Amino acid sequence: MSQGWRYGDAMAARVTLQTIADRVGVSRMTVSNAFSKPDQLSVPLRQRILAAAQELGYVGPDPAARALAKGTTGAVGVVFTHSLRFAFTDLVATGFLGAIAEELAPTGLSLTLLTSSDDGDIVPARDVAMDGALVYSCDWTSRAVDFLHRRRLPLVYVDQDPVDDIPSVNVDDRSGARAAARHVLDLGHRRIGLLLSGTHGPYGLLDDPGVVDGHSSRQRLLGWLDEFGPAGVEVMSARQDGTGLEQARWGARLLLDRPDRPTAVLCFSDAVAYGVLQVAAELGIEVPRQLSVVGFDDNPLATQVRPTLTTVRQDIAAKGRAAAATLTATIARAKAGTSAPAEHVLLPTELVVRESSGPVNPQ
Amino acid sequence: MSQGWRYGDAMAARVTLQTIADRVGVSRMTVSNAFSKPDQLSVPLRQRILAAAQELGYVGPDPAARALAKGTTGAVGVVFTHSLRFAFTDLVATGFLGAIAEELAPTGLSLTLLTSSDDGDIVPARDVAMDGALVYSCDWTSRAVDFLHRRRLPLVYVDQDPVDDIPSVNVDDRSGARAAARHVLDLGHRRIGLLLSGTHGPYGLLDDPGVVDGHSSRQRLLGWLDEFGPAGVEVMSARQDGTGLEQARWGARLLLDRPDRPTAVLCFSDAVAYGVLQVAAELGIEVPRQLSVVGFDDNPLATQVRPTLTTVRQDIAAKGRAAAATLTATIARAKAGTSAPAEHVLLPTELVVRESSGPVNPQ
DNA sequence: CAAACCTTCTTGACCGGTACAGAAGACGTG
DNA sequence: CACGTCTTCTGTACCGGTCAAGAAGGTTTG
Repeated sequence: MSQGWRYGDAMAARVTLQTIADRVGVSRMTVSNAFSKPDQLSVPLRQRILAAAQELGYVGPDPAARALAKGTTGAVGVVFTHSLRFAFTDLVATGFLGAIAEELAPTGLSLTLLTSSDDGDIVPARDVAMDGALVYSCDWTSRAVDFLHRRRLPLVYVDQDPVDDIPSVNVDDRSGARAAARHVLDLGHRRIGLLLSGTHGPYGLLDDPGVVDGHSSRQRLLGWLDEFGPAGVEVMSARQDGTGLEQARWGARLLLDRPDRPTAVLCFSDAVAYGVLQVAAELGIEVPRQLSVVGFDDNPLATQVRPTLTTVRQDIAAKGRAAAATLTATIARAKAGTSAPAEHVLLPTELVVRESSGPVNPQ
Repeated sequence: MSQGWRYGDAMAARVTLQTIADRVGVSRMTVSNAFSKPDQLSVPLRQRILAAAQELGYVGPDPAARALAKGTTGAVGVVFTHSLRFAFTDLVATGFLGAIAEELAPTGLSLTLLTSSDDGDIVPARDVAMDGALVYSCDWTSRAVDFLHRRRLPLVYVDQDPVDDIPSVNVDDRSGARAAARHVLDLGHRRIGLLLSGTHGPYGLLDDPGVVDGHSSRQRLLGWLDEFGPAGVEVMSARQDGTGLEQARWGARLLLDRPDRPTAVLCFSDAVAYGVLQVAAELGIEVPRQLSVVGFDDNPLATQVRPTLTTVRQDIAAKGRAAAATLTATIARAKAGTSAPAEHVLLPTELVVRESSGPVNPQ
């Protein structure tokens, strides 16, 4: 266990490669090699050097210095628009990050979480050292993302409008949303509510889907409209101002607490759908007899609530793995100086029918 | 929005402070000040420098170089024994990390997640640049933690045996466990099962509580035994080999699927208790009529399951905030060179009685 | 009017490593 | 024995910044 180090002598002269070199009587470079390129020197000498290092309390090359000299830090960033709290609260986000962490582990890369905040003294996207970054579901007007680009960092976009030069990983939100829409149409629903989440923006979103921010939100909405437009059904929408449960409930109430309420509600996410189920229960509306509810994501929540949620599955773990793999590949390519056309991964979605949806008005 | 950068010219000569200095016709230092110490130069000159920087596509001082020169990185680490997947799966861990992230946000510090793995080429705890680290619920035999110490990094121990020189944040696990134990004693239970979780180790843990790894596990077990020892009750224990739900179920079955099964089970965590509830239901054992179950943590899960869980609450968000605050304070102190006695925070716990516990054998 | 002071900018050293070319010795070879 | 080749180690030039002390000029002050 821990010994050889002590506290209270914080002011002790720092031990560097040179300290050890002097002690052993070799050049600084040889000591460096003893740590970083073991095959570049004889075994006995290396032993002596390592022993001296141990004795002097030297742990290994200073990471910051090494980062500067090698141009490599051993860490990659993940950038969110949302506050980081979200990264640990939302089940979809945690699933995603967990998969990334798992995929990254064998590479030895560490994961640094960044917000896209750019007020304040330190702007992480500009001031934190990293080898590359995942841009996850970010507001694309964000200055933080712009910093990342200008730093010429290897980037991968996830749940983000693809850009030609930047590798991206997305799920086929639009097809998934279409499948959900067809599902309720097939069940006979003709008065349909749509419930999005987002951080801000006007409400008449059906007039201009482009105004919805967030790539996924936009694509899912477009998918719904792909089907509903031609079918000529009556569509009503609400949009809550935030991603919390409270916001979802607020939106749900807007949609359900009225005489001409929809017979089916499509939700941007399972988390939102959960809010709808709660509100429906409170209003005494039976699901699925009087109301069909369809979520999105196939969040673990979807099978925990009653009735279980009909939803559109995306393989969030696969998304995380793909994102991590693409990023490491992009970093490797940048390091090697080779350039290849950016890869754009599109993962499939799949409608999962459970208990929360059913035919309209059954006797 | 993004413009001014392009891809494909990755090999373009790097723009550094010197490039800009030459362009504007000032010294490198002045350019540095333009970015890092705006009040050290005249406003018009600063404007010219910033304009030139913009034009040349210079984003700001290189983080790695700055880190070396200033001795500050702008990131702090969190070290786990468990795989990082755990950090995103376990509700207690995510709550903790979320609170840390929130507390850290205004300071501008980024959060780097590290595993304590020390095989492989890169050993994060040794090779990643950071200003300090939180050691969270780590196996104390871990070499990673030893590296952190030898690097003289400011550290804070969380859910870890306190060490004199190292600031720590803990919850009063032992008192909490005692309260839980008293609770079931008061309800008349005399045949009691204990269910721990852990990563490895022998099973006869009642003979030697010290062998239980994990500070919290150990303290909770000790708290239970504090009460049960003197009361002379019959105690049976099981210990699952891991932290997943499957392991919890396995341990629960060991305890419940036998004729002399306990009338009450105390669990190391709510996650474990959840497994017990499942197994009890499968075996047709009614909770709380035939079996009382007590969890620990007051995980959100505790109020979602039926019956709701009697448990010992710890304020996980407060723990996260305290940990982050203590760490930033410790870092500040280290930077200032001042030394003060290490602070040891102990947060309270509180028994929360809900539906899963009741008197033994009621008619 | 000279001494004391700002403000603004420059100079040189240093942070702690790594890359790369080359020197010195050991070894096989024709 | 001269020569090419390895292996092992050294010297020097970076990596891209920041720090601390000082110089140059303009202002206040006694």
